[in-house]
Amino acid sequence: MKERIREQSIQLFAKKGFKETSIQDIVDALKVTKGTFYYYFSTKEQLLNDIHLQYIDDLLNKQEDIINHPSKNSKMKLHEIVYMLISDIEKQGQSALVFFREMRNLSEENLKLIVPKRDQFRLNIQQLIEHGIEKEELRSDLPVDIVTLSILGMTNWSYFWFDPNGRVNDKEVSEIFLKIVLEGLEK
Amino acid sequence: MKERIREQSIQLFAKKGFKETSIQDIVDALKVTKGTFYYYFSTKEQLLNDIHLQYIDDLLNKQEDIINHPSKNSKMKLHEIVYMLISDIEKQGQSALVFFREMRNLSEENLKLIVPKRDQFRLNIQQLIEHGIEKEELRSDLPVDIVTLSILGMTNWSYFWFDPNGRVNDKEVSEIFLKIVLEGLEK
Amino acid sequence: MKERIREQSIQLFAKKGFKETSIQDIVDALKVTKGTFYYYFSTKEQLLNDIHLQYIDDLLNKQEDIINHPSKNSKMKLHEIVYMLISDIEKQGQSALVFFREMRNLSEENLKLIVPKRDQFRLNIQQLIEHGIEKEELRSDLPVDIVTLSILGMTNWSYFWFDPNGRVNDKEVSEIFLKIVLEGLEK
Amino acid sequence: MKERIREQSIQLFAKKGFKETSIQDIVDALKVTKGTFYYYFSTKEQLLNDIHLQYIDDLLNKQEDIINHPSKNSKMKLHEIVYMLISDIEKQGQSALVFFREMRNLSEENLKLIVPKRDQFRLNIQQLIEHGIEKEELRSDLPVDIVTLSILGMTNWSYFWFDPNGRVNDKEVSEIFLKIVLEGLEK
DNA sequence: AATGAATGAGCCTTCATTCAT
DNA sequence: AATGAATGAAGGCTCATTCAT
Repeated sequence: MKERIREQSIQLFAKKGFKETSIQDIVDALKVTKGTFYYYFSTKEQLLNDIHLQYIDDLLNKQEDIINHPSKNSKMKLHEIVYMLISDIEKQGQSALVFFREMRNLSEENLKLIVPKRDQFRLNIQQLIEHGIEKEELRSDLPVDIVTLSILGMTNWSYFWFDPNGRVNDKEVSEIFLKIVLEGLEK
Repeated sequence: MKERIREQSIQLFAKKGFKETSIQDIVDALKVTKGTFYYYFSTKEQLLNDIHLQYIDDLLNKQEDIINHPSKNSKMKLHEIVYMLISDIEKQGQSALVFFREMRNLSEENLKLIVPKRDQFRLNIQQLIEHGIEKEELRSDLPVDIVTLSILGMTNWSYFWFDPNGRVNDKEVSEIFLKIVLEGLEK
Repeated sequence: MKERIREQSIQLFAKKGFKETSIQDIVDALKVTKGTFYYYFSTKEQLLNDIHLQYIDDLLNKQEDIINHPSKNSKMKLHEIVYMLISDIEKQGQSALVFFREMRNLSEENLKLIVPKRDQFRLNIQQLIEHGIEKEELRSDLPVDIVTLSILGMTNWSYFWFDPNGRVNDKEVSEIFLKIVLEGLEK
Repeated sequence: MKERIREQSIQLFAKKGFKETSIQDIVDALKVTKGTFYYYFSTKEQLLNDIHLQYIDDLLNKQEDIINHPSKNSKMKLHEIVYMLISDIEKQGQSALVFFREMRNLSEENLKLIVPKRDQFRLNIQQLIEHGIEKEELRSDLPVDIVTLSILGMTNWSYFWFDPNGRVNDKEVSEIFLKIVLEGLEK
């Protein structure tokens, strides 16, 4: 039941927003009552925190699996992370939407746990790029942090427009992204 | 007073969110009373709509000024648009934040006016790139719409992290963005 | 202007109710501003009181004109009063509606002036009937006050349904009423 | 609790009017809180609608019981309906007051259900009179609809003045009404 | 585990009224 | 005579949360 509440809430938060979704909305959708909700979650924010943690933990795990792979170079790993992010939209894009959009509804307390993980995800990419520079796979004349943020901008923004059933699929989008970022648009 | 309410509201909406900001918060900050608010705005959503319109109209104007300039090529114009967006963060970054984040709080009715303008901004960039391809300034083997969205992702996402007083200034950030996008990261 | 405000208010009060009509509604309909309203009336209730007084005074005047006529008998005078009430609906039925329906919005203070006049109107009819009984025009075995109230019920209620442009006109309605009251329905 | 809210509201609506009675007034009188009110009724109008429906349904039921009685003539049935209405004042006169006075506070939507029932009640009386005319119990030279409305005027108006504890009781008032209507006042 | 009645704080909005000009 | 900005109290309604069962 706890899992069902979490899933349903992600759908509703993604569609209507955290504040705009009432506990009543959630329990109505599950055909249970408010008491049930409060049996599993102490507050509404607690639920949001749960969703955030689950999402970022899962993402970090997947990222580390990719990074720790021994026999691949940095460019390949970067490619895989971008693909992982884009392909994730189909499976749990709504979690991502909630993650990006509703973080401000968490208390200071809860943010202390989430923000470092979010930063970790970014820093992992940054290290990957630094590694690529060391190995002379990538150019060295640009500030790595800004480069990282530009790549994350591309991918994160796609949560707002990417349509898994659209003309261009997840694999193609991540390849286009990589081509732009690695090769550039200039002729 | 109408302008003061708008300004103050942008600050608060950016900081706390639209739903999370009460009319009381707004009028308290201005040391007036709720009646005053409703003398100038018929509803809270009306105010949000005002803010959206003002922002996107201003943006479209600036963009068209750049695009209509006769003696510059597509790459230069693209550079100027990106710089315009980044440098804007300092002056009205909070408007942008509100624009991106709170659009879902507008009614169908109001969205009908805003969404086409937002799309127009994107399509203008897309046409610029198509122009650059025709003139053989830019490579032609990537889908232009996705390319456009990737650039917008980069720039729009910077609203969440760019600090005008940080280590790297607006001019530098936009140059880095352009280098990545045009030249690529590969060595 | 004072008169225009009064007229417009009667229309609006009749249509939407006293509480449901705002000062703004009134001044909007007259294309003036709220300041103007408060130049002529000190409060909203003051206006309502004015309307009540004007209506009941006018009614009492008309009634006394009829009653004081020397050469008519009680039945004829009763007939004329009933006709006066019904035909009034066309000219100032909305005032009557407001009078009956909105009296509860007057303060104790103001009621002290209105209620005695309303009672006077009823007592005048009662005396007329008593006169008719004395003159042996009317039967004497029924309590005069109840009889009076039953006639007033008939006429007052017609404010809710009588349509001056309907199948049966004011003259006919008052004749029917008199026939029922005087002759009865029995065959 | 739902029933208690309904009862208390009828008292207050009758005394002060629908618009003039706040939810706060209602819950204060019951020593509960506003939340409780909205647990049972979705809006204030919903409550008013409930009250209307309950009243008119009850009235229609009673009326039909009388009309469907096999062994009585039209005059007797008319008498019983009038008596039913007057005697009802003691038990639920306040409901009647609310019914007559506050109908305009219902939305179009809700009126669609109420108005036909109110009309049905009138038409049932009208048919009763038509029946009486056919059976030659009643005179046939007056328009039946106006006659019906005049009788309803008498009875309905009594809600504004009839005092169950007054000099004349419900039985007597209804007998007086019937005598006037059937026999007339003329000597 | 789950229900459902009840709470209370807070929200958006309305509106009669005031007052300087 | 009339305006228009501003007030402040009150109203209808929402909703996260509590708690006895």
